[in-house]
Amino acid sequence: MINSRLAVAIHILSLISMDEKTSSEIIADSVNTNPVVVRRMISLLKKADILTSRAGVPGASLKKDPANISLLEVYRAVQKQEELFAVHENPNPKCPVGKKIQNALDETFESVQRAMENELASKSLKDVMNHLF
Amino acid sequence: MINSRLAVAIHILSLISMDEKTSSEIIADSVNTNPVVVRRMISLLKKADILTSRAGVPGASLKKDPANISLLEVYRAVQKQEELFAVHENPNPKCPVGKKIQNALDETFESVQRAMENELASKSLKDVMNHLF
DNA sequence: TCAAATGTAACTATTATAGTTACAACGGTG
DNA sequence: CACCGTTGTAACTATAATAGTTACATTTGA
Repeated sequence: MINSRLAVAIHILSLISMDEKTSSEIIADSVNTNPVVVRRMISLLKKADILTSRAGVPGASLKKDPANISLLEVYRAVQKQEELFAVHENPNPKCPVGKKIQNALDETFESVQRAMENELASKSLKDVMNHLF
Repeated sequence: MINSRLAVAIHILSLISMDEKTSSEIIADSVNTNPVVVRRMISLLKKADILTSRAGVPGASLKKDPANISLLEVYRAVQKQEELFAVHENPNPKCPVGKKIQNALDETFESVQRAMENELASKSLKDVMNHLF
């Protein structure tokens, strides 16, 4: 299972899109987490050019319309790991299977990851928010 | 990132399909892990009706041709969690967003997961093994 | 009958993730 | 223009998932 960061990021972005003055404390209260966790997430979303925020000023502002923020860009903003599936480290190169398994899996997993990412790309923050009301 | 179980399971199944007498110790040596980890995985694959094995008898036997073993069934065999994405626990029900976010995300994440699973379903163990030679 | 293997429980180790504490820096408001 | 509330971030701790290990009862083929 993939971590809950995409879920939390979407929650944060939804609140901000409704009220750009929502502080990290209020957001944390809605998400049920710590304000620092929210601020860290906002920092990642900022690096990804999804929103802006300034020290000392409560809240944050989306840089784009929710309809133009795809879940894929949010996902990539908050996800360290590029790869969807982990592979096992150091398979035995003396075994013909161990020697080539990582390459074989890379090719296979890539298309699966692409399928998932295409679906994420097809959905926007607005699409999710439409389910909120 | 999803754990390495699918990768390890495919590695194990590849070795078994090439030689059904391969012991958990030899498999572990190729994967670079502990024989018990391999036996646990084999136990899961057995429960999923993908292979058979017997106490005291080295190796295991596939119950189907590699071309008829989809990566989705392997994935489901070794993966405890049904859900692809985690959601954050106990969002605040007093907040209109917190109250409905999980439902909204469930609907959204479901189609993404389905896209990934469809791609896994379209690939067989044999497809992966074709990359090994 | 016995050496070698599996099956599994119980424990430990490792790592990713999330949560927390602390505090410097910033800025709008009175 | 000082102050209070806020952000930004570092550093640390806690938690949980995963993998690795030890130990041993059970099975079986030679």
